[in-house]
Amino acid sequence: MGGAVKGKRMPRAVRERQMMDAAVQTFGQRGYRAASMDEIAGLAGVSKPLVYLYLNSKEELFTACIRREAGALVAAVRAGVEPGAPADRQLWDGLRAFFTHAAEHPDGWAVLHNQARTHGEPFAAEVARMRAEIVSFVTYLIGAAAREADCDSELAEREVGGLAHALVGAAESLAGWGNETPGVTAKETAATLMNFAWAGLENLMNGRRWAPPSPRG
Amino acid sequence: MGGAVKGKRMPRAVRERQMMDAAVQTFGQRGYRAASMDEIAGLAGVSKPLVYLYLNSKEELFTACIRREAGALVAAVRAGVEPGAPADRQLWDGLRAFFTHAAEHPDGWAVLHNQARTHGEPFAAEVARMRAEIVSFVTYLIGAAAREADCDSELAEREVGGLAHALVGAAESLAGWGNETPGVTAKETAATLMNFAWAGLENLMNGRRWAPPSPRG
Amino acid sequence: MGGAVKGKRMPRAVRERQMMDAAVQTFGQRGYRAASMDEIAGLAGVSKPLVYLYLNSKEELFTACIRREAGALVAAVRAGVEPGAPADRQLWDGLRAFFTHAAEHPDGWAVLHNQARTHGEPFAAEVARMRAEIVSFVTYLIGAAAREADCDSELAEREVGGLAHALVGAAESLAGWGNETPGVTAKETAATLMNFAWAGLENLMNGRRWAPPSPRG
Amino acid sequence: MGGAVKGKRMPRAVRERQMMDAAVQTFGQRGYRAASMDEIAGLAGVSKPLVYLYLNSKEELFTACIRREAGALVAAVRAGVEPGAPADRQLWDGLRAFFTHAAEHPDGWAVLHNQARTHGEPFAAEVARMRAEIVSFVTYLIGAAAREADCDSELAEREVGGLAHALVGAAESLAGWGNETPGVTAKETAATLMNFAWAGLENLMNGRRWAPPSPRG
DNA sequence: AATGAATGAGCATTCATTCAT
DNA sequence: GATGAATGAATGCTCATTCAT
Repeated sequence: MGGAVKGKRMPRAVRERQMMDAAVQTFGQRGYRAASMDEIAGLAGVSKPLVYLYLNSKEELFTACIRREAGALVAAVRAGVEPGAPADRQLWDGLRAFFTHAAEHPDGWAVLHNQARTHGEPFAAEVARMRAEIVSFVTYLIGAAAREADCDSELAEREVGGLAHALVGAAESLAGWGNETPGVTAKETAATLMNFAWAGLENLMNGRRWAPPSPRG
Repeated sequence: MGGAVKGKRMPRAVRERQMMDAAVQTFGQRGYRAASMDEIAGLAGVSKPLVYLYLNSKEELFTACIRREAGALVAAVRAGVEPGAPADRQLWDGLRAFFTHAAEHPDGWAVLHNQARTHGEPFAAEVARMRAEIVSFVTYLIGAAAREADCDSELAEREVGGLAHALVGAAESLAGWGNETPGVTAKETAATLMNFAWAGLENLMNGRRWAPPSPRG
Repeated sequence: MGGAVKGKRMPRAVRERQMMDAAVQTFGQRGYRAASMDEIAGLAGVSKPLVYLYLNSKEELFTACIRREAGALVAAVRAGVEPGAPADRQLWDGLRAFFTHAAEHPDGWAVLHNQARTHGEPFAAEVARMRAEIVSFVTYLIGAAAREADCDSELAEREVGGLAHALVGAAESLAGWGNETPGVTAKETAATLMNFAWAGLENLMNGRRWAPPSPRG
Repeated sequence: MGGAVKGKRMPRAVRERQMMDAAVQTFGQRGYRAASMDEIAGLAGVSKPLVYLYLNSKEELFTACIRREAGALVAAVRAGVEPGAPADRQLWDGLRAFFTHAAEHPDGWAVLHNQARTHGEPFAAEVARMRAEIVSFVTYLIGAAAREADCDSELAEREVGGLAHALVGAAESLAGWGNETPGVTAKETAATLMNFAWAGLENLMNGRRWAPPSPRG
C-alpha cells in the first residue's frame, strides 16, 4: 500500500498514517499479542520511540486501528446505500459495499473480525459498537421492508433483533469465506446471501413460518 | 466448576483432564498468546512441570484443546440428530444441539470460534476440519430437502456451498450472540435461525429468488 | 556394550554397573551439564529414583564415573607394562596400552580428558590425581633411562617434570587425534610418539640440547 | 579487570567489547552450559536484554568469543614469528609467543582449549579450524627444517602430520600446566618443549629412530 | 528392589516501554 | 522531528531431586 518510504521529516499526519497502516497489517496478520511494536515500527520505516510519541502505547495503537477500520467500513457501507431507495435495494447495496470493502481491506477486516473480538473488553467494546450500528441499520431495514410490504403479521421486537443478528453474522462469516476462497467475487457473495436472506424474510413477514415439530413427538 | 481439587497424587488420566479443563478455560478467556502456562497450571492446581510432562508444550496443549472441544461439539450435534428423519427435522435438531452445546461450553466454543482461527495454520487447520465436516453435513441436508420437496429448480453446486456456509456462519455468529446476551435460550436462537433459513431455502428451491435490480438503474 | 536389558530385579551390583555404563556414555557424549539424569536413567533401562537410590546425586554419579574410568585406564597401562623391563621398553608398552585403552573406551576417555577437567574443582581434582600418577610413572622412567644410559649430564628435577608433562600431554592429545582420525591404529600412534619422544630424551640425556638463540640478536 | 565501569550510555562498540570480555571470562571459568546469561550480563554491568540485542543468543555469543580468542591467539603467534628466519628459530619464537599469550589470557585459552571442543559441532569446528592452521604451520616448519638440515632420510607425509600433532598437543597440554602451576614462566615452558621436540626431530631427520622391540619377544 | 507422581528453582529469550540526545 | 541506548518484567521450558507406594 502506498507508503513508508524511509524519507525523513514528514508532517505528523503522514507519519501517523504510515504507522497505522503498518499496525493494521501487522495486527491483522499476526494477531494483537503476536504483533510486536518492533515489527510495526520497522514496517512503518520509523523508530520505535516515534511510535510511542505519536500513539502512546500498544493498547492505544490497537484501539486506534480498530476505530479507524471500523469507521472506514461503516463509511463504505453508508456510501454504497441510497437513503431513499426501497428497503431491499438498500440491503442489497449495503451488502455489496460491505463485501467489497472487506475484500479490499483484508487486514483491516481481520483486525475487526478476528482480533478485536478476542482480546478482552477494551477492544471488543469498540468493535461491538460498530456492529451494533450495523445491526440497528439492518433492523431498521427489516422493519421498513415489513411496512413496505404492508404485511399483516407482526414480527416481535426481539425476533427482528435475532434476524438482524443472524443476517449480520452470516455476512461476517461469508466475508471471511470470500476472502479465503479464491475466485469468489464480492458481488457473488452478496447475491448468495441476499437470496438466502430476503426470501426468508419475505416469508416471515407474510406469516409463513417454519413450525417446530411438536416437542419430541 | 467441576474439579481440580488440589488433592495430591491422582492418576495421570484424571490430572490430564483437569489440565485440559483449565487450559480450555484460560485459552477461551484470554486467548492463545495471552494465556500463560503459569496461569493454566495454577488453575489446574498443579505445578508447571507437570503440565509439560503430560502435554509437552503450549502448542500441543492448545491443539489438544481444540481437538477435544471440536470432537465434543461434533459429537453433541450428532447425538442430537436422528439419521432417518426428514431434512428439516434433522436441521432443527442439529441446530438445537449446536446452540445448546455452545451455550453449555462457552469457553470451549470460544476456543474453537475465536482463538483457534486467529493463530496460524497449525490451529486453524484443526478447526477448519471440523467446520468442513459440519458444512458438508448441512450441504447434504439442503440437497436432501430439495429432493424431498421434489423441487423443480436446480441449485448450482457452488450456490449450495455458499448457502451452507452462510447458514453455518449465521449459526456461529448467533451462538456468540446467544452466549453474550443474557436471557436468550438455545431453543429460541435455533428457532430464529430456522425460520430465517428454512423459509429462504424453500423459496430458493421453488425457484423464487430475489432478483438483483438492473445495474444501478 | 553388554547390557541394560530391561529385566527386573537384578542384584544391586549389576544394576549399578548398567547405570554407570549409561552415565559414562552420556557424559562422554553430551558433557556433564548437558547430560540429563532422565537420559541416563532411560539409557540404563531404569527409573530415575533408582539412580538416585544407588548413586545419590548427579555430582556423585559423575565422580564415580571419573573414578571408575581413571582406575580402568591406570590399570590398563599397568597391565601392559612389565616391571623389570628396560625403561624404553616399559615406556613403549605403556604407551601402547594407553592408546589402545583410549581407543577402546572413547566415552570413558572423553569423560576423563574433555569433561572432568572442564567442570570445576570437585571433578578436576579427581582426574588430576590420576594424571599425577601417570606423570610420576613417566618421570620415574625418564630417570631410570638416564641411569641406564649411564649418562653424564644431569637433568634438573623440574626439567624432568616438564618433560614428563610434555610427554603425557602429547600422548593425551594424540589419543584424541587417534580417536577422531579414522584408520590410525593405536600402535602407529604409539610409534609416532615414541620416536618423537625417545630420541629427544636420549639427546637431552647426552647433554645435546637445543640452545635458544642469543636474545633477539 | 580492565573495564566494565557501570557508566551508562556507551557507544555500541564499547559495550559489545565489555560483554565479550565478560563472556570469555564466564565461559572460560564455568563452561558453556554452566555459564548463565544473567551472570555474563551482570559481569558486563549491563542488563540481559542488551546482551541479546547486540549478540543475539548464547550460541552466537559463544561462537563470537571463540572466534575472537582464536583470532587473537593466531595473531599473537604470527606477530611473534619472523618469516625469513631459520625454522628452529621460528618454532622457538612461535612457542614463546603461544605460551605467553596463553598465560596472559587464561580465560580465553580455557574457552578455546577446554570449552569449545567439548560442546558439539558448531563450536568444535570453529576451534578445529584454528588448530588446523597452527598444525599446518608447524608441519611446514618441520619440512623446512628437514630441508635446511639437508637430511638424507625422508619423513613420511603422515608421520610428519603425526609429529606436528604431537608437538601441538604437547604445547597445548603444557600451556595448561603452565597456567595452573605457579612460578613457571612462558619462556621456561617453551624451552622445555623446544628441547624435547627439536632434538627428537633432529634425530628423526637423521634417520636415527627408536626401534620397537621385536614383537613381544 | 523399584517406580509413578510431583515440584522448586533456574534459564534462555522476548517485549513494551523509556531516557538522553 | 527523530533516534540509539537501555531495561523491568514476563514467558515458555527444563532439570535435579523427592515422596508415597
